[in-house]
Amino acid sequence: MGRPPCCDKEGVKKGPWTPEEDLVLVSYIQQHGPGNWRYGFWRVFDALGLMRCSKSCRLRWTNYLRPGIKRGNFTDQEEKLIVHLQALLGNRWAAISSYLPERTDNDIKNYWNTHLKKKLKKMQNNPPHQDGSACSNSPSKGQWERRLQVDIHMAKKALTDAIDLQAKPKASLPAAAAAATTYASSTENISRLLQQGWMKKNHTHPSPKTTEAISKTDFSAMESCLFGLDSLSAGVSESASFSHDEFRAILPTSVFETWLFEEENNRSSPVVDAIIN
DNA sequence: AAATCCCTCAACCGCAGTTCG
DNA sequence: ACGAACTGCGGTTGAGGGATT
Repeated sequence: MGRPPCCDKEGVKKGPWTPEEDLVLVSYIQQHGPGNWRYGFWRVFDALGLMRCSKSCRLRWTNYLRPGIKRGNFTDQEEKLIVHLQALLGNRWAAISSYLPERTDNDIKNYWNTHLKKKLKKMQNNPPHQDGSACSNSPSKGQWERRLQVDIHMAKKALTDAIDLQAKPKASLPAAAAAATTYASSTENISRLLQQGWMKKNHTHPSPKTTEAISKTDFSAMESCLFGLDSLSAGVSESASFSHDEFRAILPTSVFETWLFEEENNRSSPVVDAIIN
């Protein structure tokens, strides 16, 4: 099924990149720009003696070498944003990473799989309580509404922030700030040394996966989602009785399904718990 | 100190969609 | 119009290193 991957070509090197290979790659990108993967990567890299396929090169650049990537621990704020965006968008890591321009989709995906998923599961199994009282399996209507309001509020905040972030794209990453960023040690010097030259060459800081990657569809989906959340919030406040179909109509599928599942199981929202605590 | 287990994350794989000659 | 190459994405793997026994 499908054509064979480019990396099947004989003599292609696989596995971890060496600093020397990184240097060759970064030098090439400095000369030709990061968008030129299409034009003869094989020819160029065969000539340079870098036996990596274009796919591997692109991945290495986007996930590791490109300037402006922040490595190291995720902040609480980033963590919360990821949790909410994951609830809203599902496992669309590329879309999620659009709202955290300094993190790669791979990083976010890894962080989700290794940390957040476990954390949320733990919270689900052992839900923390604000007042230390035992958790009722059947929260009262009032409790449920309060939880839903908090959920809606936090989702709205995440959306507003994300939309705001698109409306006011982040300023170019100053070299000083970039230098303060924690990079993986193996490529730290390469990235840093090349960053200045890179920025001079390109006038502005490149953000290959930020605003451009946020499609119009995503943006309008988020805006309509925000509208939906407003309606939902108003509905809950007035104790209006939304039918499942009405909820389905105004909420993104992932949020609706989460809500439905939790409601059917008389369960609190792990997302809410994660935020509260 | 050695063996084993567990976790992290860079890199790979496979697929679908897009672009180009 | 067509096929090959490129691009982007999400899922998965496995080497390396730290923690535990």
